[in-house]
Amino acid sequence: MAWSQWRSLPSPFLSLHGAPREAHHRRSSASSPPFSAISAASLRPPRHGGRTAAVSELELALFAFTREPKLSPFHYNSLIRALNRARLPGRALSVFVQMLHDPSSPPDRFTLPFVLKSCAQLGAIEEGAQIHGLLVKIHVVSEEDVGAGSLANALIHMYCQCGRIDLASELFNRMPRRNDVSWNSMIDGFAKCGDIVSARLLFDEMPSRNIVSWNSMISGYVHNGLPDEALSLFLRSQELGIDPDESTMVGVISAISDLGLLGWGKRAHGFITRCGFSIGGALGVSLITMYTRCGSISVAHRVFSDIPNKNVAHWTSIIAGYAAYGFAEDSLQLFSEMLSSGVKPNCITFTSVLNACSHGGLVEEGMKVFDLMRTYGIGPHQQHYGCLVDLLSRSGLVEEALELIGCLPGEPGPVVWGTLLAACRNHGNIVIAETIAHKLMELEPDYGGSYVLLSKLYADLGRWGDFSWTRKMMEENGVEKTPGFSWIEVDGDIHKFVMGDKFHPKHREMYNVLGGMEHHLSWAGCRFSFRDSEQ
DNA sequence: ATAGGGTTAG
Repeated sequence: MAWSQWRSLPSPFLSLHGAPREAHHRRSSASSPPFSAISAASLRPPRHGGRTAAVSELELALFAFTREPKLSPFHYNSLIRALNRARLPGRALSVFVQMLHDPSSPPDRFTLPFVLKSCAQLGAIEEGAQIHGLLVKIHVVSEEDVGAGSLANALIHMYCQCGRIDLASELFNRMPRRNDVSWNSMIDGFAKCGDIVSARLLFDEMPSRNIVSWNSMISGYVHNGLPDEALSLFLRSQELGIDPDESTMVGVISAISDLGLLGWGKRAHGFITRCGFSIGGALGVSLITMYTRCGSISVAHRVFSDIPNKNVAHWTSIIAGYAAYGFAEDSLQLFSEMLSSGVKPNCITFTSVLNACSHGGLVEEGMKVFDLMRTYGIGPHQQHYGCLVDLLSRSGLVEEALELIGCLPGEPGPVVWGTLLAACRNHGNIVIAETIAHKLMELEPDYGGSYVLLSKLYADLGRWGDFSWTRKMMEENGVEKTPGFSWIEVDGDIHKFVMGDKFHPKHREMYNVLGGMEHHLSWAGCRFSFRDSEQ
C-alpha cells in the first residue's frame, strides 16, 4: 500500500529524461515494506552520526583506557575504533603509535583494519601505504597470496579514499576471493573519483548485490550530478522488491532535492514515515534541505522542530535554509538558540550564518559573527574570508572588500574574484570589474562565467563595442557557456524554461505576472529586471 | 571491512 501510492502517480520526469516508464503491475501492494522496516530500524544500534552514541562509546573506551593499569590490545583497539567513529582519526593514529611503543601490547589481527580506516578518513596515503608494506613484509598480503579478507578490503577502501583508484583496482583485480564488501568499496571508489560509468559496470557485473551496493550506486549518481539516474535506479530496486533503509532514502531525498520536485519529495517523505524510519540523523538533514530547495521553508521548519535531539547538521541546514530565503534575522535567531541549547557550531555553521548576513545586508552582525569564530576555536578558513568578501562587496563596500583580499593569507580563488565581479556589476563599478574580469580570464580561461559577467556589465552600460569584444574572446578561446534552465513540477507535470522563452502555452500570462512584480519592485526602489540585458 | 546529511558565486 505504502509504495504503490507513490509510484502509481504519473512520472513525466522519467520520460523527460529518456528513462523507460515504470511498469505498474509487477509488485503487488501487499508486499510493501513498512512492517519489516520498522522492526529492522528499531533493532539497529544508533549510527555514529548520532551524537549521543558516539560520545558514550568514546567515553567508555577512554574510561577503560585511563583506569586499566595493564593495557591489552583490546583496550587499544576499542579506543582506536571509538575515535574513528567520533571522527577523530588523527587522535586514533596517535593511539596506534602509542601502541607500537608498548611492548606488552602488540597489534593483533583486529588492529590494522581500524588503523587503515583512520588513514582513509585522514586521506593519509603515506601512512596507509606503510601499513600495506608491513603486511606484504609479514606475508599477510603477498604477490602469490593476496589477502582476501577484511584487511584487503580495508586497504582497498583506504586507497579509494586517498584518491588512488588505480592502486585500489590493482589490489581488487589480484584478490583470489572477493566478497560483497570488496565490490562495494570499488563501486564507491569509482563513484567518488567521478568515474560513474566504471562504478555502474562493477555494479552490473558483481555476483550478488546487497543494500549497500544499491545505496552506493544511488548516492554515487547524486554526487556526480545525475539525480534522475539515481531515482531511476531506486525505482528499479523497488521493482525487484528490495527493502530500502535510511541510507537509501537519504540518497533518494538528495536526488529529489537536486531536481527540485516538491511533489515527489512529499510522497517520499510520506513513504519514509510509513516505513518508520528515524529522521534523527542524516535523513532529517536531507529532508530539511529538500523542503528548503523545493520552495517550502515552512515545512522545512516543521521537520526541524520534530527532530528530538538536534545535532549541529540539523541546525546548520535550517539556518542555511532561512539564509537562502533572505530571512537573515531568523537565521541569526536560530543561531543564538543553537548556541544556548549547547550544540557547538562548526566551520560549516559559520559559513551559513555569514551567508545569511551577507544576503540580508547585515554587515555589522556579520563582522561580529566572524569574530565569534575565534572564541569557538574555528578557522577562519578560506571560505569564511570568501563570505566576508561577499558581505562587504554585496552591500557596496567594494573597495573595502578589495582591501580585505589584499590581506588574505593565501591566493584568492576564482570563487572570491567571481563574487567581487558580480557585486561590481550590481553596483555599476566598471573600473574594478574590468580589472577583476581580466584577472579571472587569465586565471581560468576556460571558465565561461567571467566572460558572461563582464559582457553583461558592458551591456548594462550600453557599451556594445566592448560587449561584442568579450563575445569574440569567448569564441577565440573556445569557451562555451551552456545557458541555464529551470523547471517546476505542478500537479505531476514538469514545466521547463530557458531565459526569455515563449514555448509555454501560458507564457503571456506568466510574463504579465513578472511585469507586475517588476513594477512593484521598482516602485519600492529596487533596480532589478527579470529580463536579461541581452534580450 | 563497504553506503548516507549541513556551506560560499552566478
